Amino acid sequence: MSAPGLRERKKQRTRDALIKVALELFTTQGYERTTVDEIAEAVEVSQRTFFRYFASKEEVAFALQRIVEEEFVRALAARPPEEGPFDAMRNAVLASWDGVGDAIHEVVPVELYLRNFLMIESTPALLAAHLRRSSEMEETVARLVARREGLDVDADPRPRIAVAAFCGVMRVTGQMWGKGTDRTLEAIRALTERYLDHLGPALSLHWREPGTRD
Amino acid sequence: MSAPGLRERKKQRTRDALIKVALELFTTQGYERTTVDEIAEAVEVSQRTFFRYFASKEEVAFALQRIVEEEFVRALAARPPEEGPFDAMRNAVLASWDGVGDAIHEVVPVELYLRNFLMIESTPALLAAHLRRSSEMEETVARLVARREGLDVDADPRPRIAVAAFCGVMRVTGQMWGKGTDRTLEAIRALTERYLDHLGPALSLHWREPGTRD
DNA sequence: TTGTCAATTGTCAGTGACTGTCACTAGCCT
DNA sequence: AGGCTAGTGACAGTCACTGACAATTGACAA
Repeated sequence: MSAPGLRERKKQRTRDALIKVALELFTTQGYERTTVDEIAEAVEVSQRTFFRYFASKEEVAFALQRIVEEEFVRALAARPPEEGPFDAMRNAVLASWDGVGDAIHEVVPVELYLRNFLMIESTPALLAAHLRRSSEMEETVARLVARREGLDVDADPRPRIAVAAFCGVMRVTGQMWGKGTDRTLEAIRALTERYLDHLGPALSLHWREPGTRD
Repeated sequence: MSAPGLRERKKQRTRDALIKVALELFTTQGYERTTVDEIAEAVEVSQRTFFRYFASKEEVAFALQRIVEEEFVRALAARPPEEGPFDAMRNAVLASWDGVGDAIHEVVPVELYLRNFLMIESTPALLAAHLRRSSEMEETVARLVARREGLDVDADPRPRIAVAAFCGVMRVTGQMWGKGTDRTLEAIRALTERYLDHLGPALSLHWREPGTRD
């Protein structure tokens, strides 16, 4: 268990190096302007080896994102069963924002993760991939929520519907965070809470009179 | 106005032929297994010419989708201002499903459009592109909704939030329609209504007891 | 009608992501 | 020590896409 062997350790080091170098290059020069050859050369492996570690150039850009997503799923699964689905998802997101630092920190500084996230949102090809990954995530989450509530996802559409609405708001949150000026973890945490609070009221018809302002 | 000239007509014919041939090949052999060279050859133009009509192989796969999206935006803009944002979006979707036949029919049979939609949903690369397109669409719709309600999208997050939730549900609808057996326009229309009815209740916490079944 | 202009197209060469193959090297295990 | 095998590099090939330039062909005026 504690002795991974030289071979394993070497692989892990290569993998981490590829991620680190790739993200560094992506965030400084831009994703499109960075070639796989360039990354491979910087780590001193062949291009072919890069593609043995990552199925595509895209995949390496999502290496950190994957960690965060897993963190969220773990957090959701850990929520007490008394919580309704919405509170559970909401609290899981907030909890995973808190835990993100530790989870990422072992590979790269958190700041690089945030820059990486901004890059994903602003690069069309990566945004597309991100959204597809998110939709796979939605499926996972819907199943989790259904299980919590003792429902069958394939017979009852409500879990998927609720999750879709929830994730839609989360996506807007990420977007708005990227557009803003306060690019800190605290900022995105605060936005998450604020936007989710708007979801219920936003469904009602009468926006003009009362209006939860801002 | 009525005389587009030989040059224009020729271009239009080439464009239509490329779309038709491409969709036919995509839906029979699959998107990935169809090369651009193959499409170009079938229409008897050079590969270079294909790329003068479509910026990418993906783009031609979304040619019909674009028409439908425009139809929806038109329908939404045409909704009476008394309708609340949700009713307006809901009715616009339903109306555009009704109008889709006419809009598409001029290029290809509707059945090909439906097959094409299924192909998009089941091809990872196209699904990703589809979701990105959808997110651009969300932005457009959010602005439209905000205008209807006399709000500023950049100051008030509610339009975007509402639209995100709505579009999330619409995406689930499309997905579930694809998984089902009744692949008709009527079926997707019915699903649209049913799923949207679930959105409000799905946000509340108590799913187990009352439960709008199915 | 004819000649000129400009739009459209084909050809060619090149880049970059990705894949299959095969020989080779280096940890691992007995 | 020596065989086994995972991991790697080198090489060739496919496919999407782009820039440059030359050839073609409608459009339109003289």
